[in-house]
Amino acid sequence: MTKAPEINSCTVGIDKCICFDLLTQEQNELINSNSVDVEFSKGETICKQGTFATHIIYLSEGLVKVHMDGTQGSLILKIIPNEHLIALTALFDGNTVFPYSVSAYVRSKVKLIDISIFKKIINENAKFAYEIINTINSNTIQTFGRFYCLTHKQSYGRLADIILCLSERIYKKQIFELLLTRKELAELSGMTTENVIRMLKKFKDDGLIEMDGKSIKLLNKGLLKKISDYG
Amino acid sequence: MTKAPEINSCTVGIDKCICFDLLTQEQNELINSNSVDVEFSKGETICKQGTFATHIIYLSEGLVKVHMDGTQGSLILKIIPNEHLIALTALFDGNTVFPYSVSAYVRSKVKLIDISIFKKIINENAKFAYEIINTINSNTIQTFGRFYCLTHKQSYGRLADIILCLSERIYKKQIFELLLTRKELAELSGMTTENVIRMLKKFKDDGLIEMDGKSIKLLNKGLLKKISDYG
DNA sequence: CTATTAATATGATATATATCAACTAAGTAT
DNA sequence: ATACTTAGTTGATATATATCATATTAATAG
Repeated sequence: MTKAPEINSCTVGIDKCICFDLLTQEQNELINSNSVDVEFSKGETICKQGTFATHIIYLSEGLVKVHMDGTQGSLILKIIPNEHLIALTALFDGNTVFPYSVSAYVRSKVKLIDISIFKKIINENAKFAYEIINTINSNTIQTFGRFYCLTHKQSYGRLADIILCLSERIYKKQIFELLLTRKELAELSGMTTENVIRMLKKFKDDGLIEMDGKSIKLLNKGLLKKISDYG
Repeated sequence: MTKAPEINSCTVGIDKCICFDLLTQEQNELINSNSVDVEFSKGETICKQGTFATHIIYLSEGLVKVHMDGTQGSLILKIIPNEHLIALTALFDGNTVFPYSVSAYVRSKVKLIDISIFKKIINENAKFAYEIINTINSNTIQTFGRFYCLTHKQSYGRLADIILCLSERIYKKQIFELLLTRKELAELSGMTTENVIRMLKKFKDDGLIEMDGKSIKLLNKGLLKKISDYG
């Protein structure tokens, strides 16, 4: 029996991007000669919603958030770890501007690939195009999961969810040094900073996690999962 | 100056699907001989989340909702009118099952296209693949807009938004016969049925809309837009 | 045509979560 | 070292919205 896709609120799949392996040597060179490597420091905007989408972004190193900004504030669509393509959604003829912003959580290295070159190669190399479709869809499904969490779970569930995601998908450890502030954690789980603090304390008091400043250790993953599923 | 993408909570773009025009005659025939036309009546499930994704769905006629179901109930990701491809997100190798369900709001006609044939053609025809990427991305951006609305706007804003969307994108009229029940409208705008009723009444009392049973007429589109933007 | 179920409607109450205020601790700059 | 800003914390209060209860009306079935 195949399992239904997991609904969680975190990030893209764990799989690294493999699409570049499908290019011919010529296409690879074309990409390399039409892209630049740039470093961004913590907090910097890598691309800004509404500006012209002149390039596709590949995150070589770091951790970024993809967010949509509007009159009611900012919504984090997803967070993306290293070795992933980021602004693929901009790859859409009807739309010349980035539909969202990308900001660095930590110092990050990106490769900016000229979008017209990228489009050209897609139009020439169907296997590459297919892999891009795979990536886009995997991303989208993940974001839909986050969509579900943020609209249907209440705060404890959402927070449990984020903690699990960070542990399993980002840091890949049971104990990790949280490089996000409480405020960022709040933004990520869709609630206020004050409530994140209160709820983290509750989790600690209930023996679900151990906490010392920025360090978090999961003590009862099973129960956290349950809270995430039913909270 | 290019405008930033509009944030609204409704549905896919207005553009019809043109991807089939990019097929060779041979590929077109291949699709036709590997697809079936099926009719669904109001309320019926066209495809069910978690079941094997054996086909891509093209909606020839009707109106459907795409929704994700979980322990906390159902989330409508988008609503899709006729002449649009639906289950494209299933087109993803890591995932053999539908990531969401699709249900008919009204009697609908769909063409079910064998997914392996579809994948085969994508892998052969890069222009077609590119157009599919276009469609997927246009859909995704739209759904991100909905994501934003549902998480960041409060109820009046969300309801105003849905009413505007129905008028502008689905019915394309200022006055329309609402074929959704209050309950469905509630599900769509992410609130309870009771509140939809109360809020519609408020809109009516405030002279924003005219209402007679299922018929809705927009009287002050400008103010509705404002409520949607800032509510 | 009546019975039954579903849709619409309205008021009272409950509750999750935001907001506000105030205070401490920890960085950061002068 | 001292001022100053930002992050973390806690408690009191406000509020949007859900929940519950209960009619009323419309639709559907027997």
